[in-house]
Amino acid sequence: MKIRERKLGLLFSDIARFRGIMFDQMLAEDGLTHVQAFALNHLHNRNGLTQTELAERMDVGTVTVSGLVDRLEAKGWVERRIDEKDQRAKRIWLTSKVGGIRQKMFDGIDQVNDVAFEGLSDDEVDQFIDMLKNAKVKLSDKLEDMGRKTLPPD
Amino acid sequence: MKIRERKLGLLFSDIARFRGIMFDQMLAEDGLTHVQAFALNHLHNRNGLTQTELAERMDVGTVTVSGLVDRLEAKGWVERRIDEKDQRAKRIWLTSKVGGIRQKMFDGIDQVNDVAFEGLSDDEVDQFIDMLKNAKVKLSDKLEDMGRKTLPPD
DNA sequence: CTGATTTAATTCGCTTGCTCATCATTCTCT
DNA sequence: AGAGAATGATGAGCAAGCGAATTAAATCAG
Repeated sequence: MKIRERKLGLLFSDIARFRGIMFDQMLAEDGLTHVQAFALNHLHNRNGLTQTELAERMDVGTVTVSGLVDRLEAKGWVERRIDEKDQRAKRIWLTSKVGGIRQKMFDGIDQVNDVAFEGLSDDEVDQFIDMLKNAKVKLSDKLEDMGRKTLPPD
Repeated sequence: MKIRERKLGLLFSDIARFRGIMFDQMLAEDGLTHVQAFALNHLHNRNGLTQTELAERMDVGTVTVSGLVDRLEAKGWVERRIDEKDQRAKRIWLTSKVGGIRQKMFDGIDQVNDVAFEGLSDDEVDQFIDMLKNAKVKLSDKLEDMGRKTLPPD
């Protein structure tokens, strides 16, 4: 039976949106969206990333990061500073404002996950996540193939 | 082990985006996005839906549908006509332009699914989809709870 | 029947994504 | 050293989400 006949529709998209909405509601009082929170988390893991580096870690284009950092900077969560060695690059540094947010973020993630994976055994959760990661890798690879500019053969 | 420690990040969102990008590239020559294509498919299943009805079927707000129909109408895929019995409501009707697109959409969906589910057995695909549908339902229910305006208790 | 509430669609403003184009800087290669 | 290519960030414009507010029409309560 074709997978199509199971009427997936925009199932992945719906789940992503619902997770985002739920998370956003929990962080709304801090004026953070879930995407912004994830960006802060990446920076917490490694502060002072270049915008391009952050974009790679987030699997997103540099243009998107540009806007994202604009908004984070406007609200005082991060600060852009030009790299000393490469005047083109801007490195993003967390400000002191990012302090107690981290635990709150983790709590939020846990709550969203508890809902999304409710009713599954630990093993099932493991399988589920493996299949998701597999799907992402396969799609990512495929897009890279499709996107590669075909060089002139000589 | 907390699910959080498996570093899901924006996995659902990434998969949804990648699927969308892949699909969009295949429909680009027809000037359709994947969301627009899915809307047309809903209308194919039941032509003449009200915008609110379409929004419900797509699990999306009426505002989003409003813009979506604007774009579909501008490109001649659908036509808005006011409901006879309820002058507030507008029903959306497919135009004759929507003809050969359907098969192409199906091919596109199949190709995207082949990539996203590559390497999984039929049983695994079944489990995967069941877990996805479960996640969506659980999240949807939870959001409905959260969103319900707390009535005054008396 | 009239006034209040609900409903359908829209407008506005915001966020996050995309592509294509631009600008400045850096790197590479001869 | 200097020309050309590659790289980092951004701008403009579009699509698709969201919430809050608005308008017009329909329905409900009294």
